[in-house]
Amino acid sequence: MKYHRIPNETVRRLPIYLRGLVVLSQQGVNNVSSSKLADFVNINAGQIRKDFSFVGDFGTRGVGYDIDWLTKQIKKILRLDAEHRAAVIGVGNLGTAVMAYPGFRTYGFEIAAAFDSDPAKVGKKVKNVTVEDVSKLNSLAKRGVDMAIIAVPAEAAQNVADALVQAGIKGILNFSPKRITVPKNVKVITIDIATDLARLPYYIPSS
Amino acid sequence: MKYHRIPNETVRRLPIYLRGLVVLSQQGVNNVSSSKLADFVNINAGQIRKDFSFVGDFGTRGVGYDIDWLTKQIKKILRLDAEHRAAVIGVGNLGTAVMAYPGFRTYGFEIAAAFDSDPAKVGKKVKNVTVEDVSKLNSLAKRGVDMAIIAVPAEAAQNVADALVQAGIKGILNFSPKRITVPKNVKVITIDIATDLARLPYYIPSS
DNA sequence: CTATGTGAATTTATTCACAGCA
DNA sequence: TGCTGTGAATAAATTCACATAG
Repeated sequence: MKYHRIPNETVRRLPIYLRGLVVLSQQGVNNVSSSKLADFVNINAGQIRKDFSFVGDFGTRGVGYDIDWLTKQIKKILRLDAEHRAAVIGVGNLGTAVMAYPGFRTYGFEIAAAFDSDPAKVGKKVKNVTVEDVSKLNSLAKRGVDMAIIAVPAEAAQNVADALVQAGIKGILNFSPKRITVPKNVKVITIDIATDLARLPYYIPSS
Repeated sequence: MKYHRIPNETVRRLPIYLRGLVVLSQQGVNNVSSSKLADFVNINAGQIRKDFSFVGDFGTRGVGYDIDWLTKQIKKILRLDAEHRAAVIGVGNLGTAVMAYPGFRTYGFEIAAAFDSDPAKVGKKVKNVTVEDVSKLNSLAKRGVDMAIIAVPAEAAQNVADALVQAGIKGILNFSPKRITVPKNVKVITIDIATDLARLPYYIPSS
């Protein structure tokens, strides 16, 4: 294998492969070819091999990939080999949905803390986590929490982001449509539900 | 303006511009330059002009863009000039969050129906919409609903998708991590929360 | 003189096709 | 022989820089 910069698009796909591999493994399969995996995750086989070629030599020619080994390698690249703790800020419907989301376990995430500004929610337990007041956000780094999920109304998003940066959080998953500004050593990934819905009609053939 | 195929990435950004324009308009501004808008939406000015150049001549050299006019044009391109009705399938936390989401109004969407398979939820009102049984999905097209949002557990996603296709739905926003298969005249946009969170550690500098 | 619109250059990503290893 | 790994070719998207219109 030669040195390669890992393309962003490849990083985006690696978690998809990872989930596919976990599911296959649960089905008792322990070896898979790029074209089998391709069927499974709906990404073409050449693309999969190319993606893997950026990060290592994982397969055996004529045979395919050992699922356990490949899983381990991808986790290492994505830094998912260690457990990660995340905090959810904003325990409304969306925040609660995120806390209940079963899909995180695959990647070794634990929702370790939850915060809200509503006194009626503070102190209550949601999915086994006691909701704390947003003013308590500092302390997160000390507790081994390195990522946060912002699920507050748009108006509050920047303030929450500022507090998170202050608290030493280095990765933010942002559900608010508001652009949030952070220092460049902090990574923000935004999920903007409304804009995704908004481009759907464009692709719907006019009736 | 010359003929151009509209790049997918441009279609992805148009709703972002649109929201920025709506906010600016609410602030009483009625003209904006590409660089002003750039600051506002955090996409560089050249990119914005290039994107617009694919879809029309909207600006005035030396002056900028008329916000009302530009808003109208973008809406037309995205087919957001007509109201769209959407149905939410799965009224759990995520489905409820989607129904309560204020961001859709900007784009002229109305959540006009909600479905769940849980008899305890059927008949209840959620955000002014009465929850119906999933078996009632056929009827959607007749009610002018052309889009659906899948917020059910992964195992149920494909069945729901099949029923939606049967019901004449042409656009699906899918929150389930399961790949869903539909005829190619139906557009699916997937929001995969776990994979987005999963690539965050990659970008976090190792501590 | 300002800010658009757009070719041209560049960068990034995908697809192709096949050499080479088990 | 079967499937990987990867250069080379192609396609897609972004950035640059400037001629041009108001």
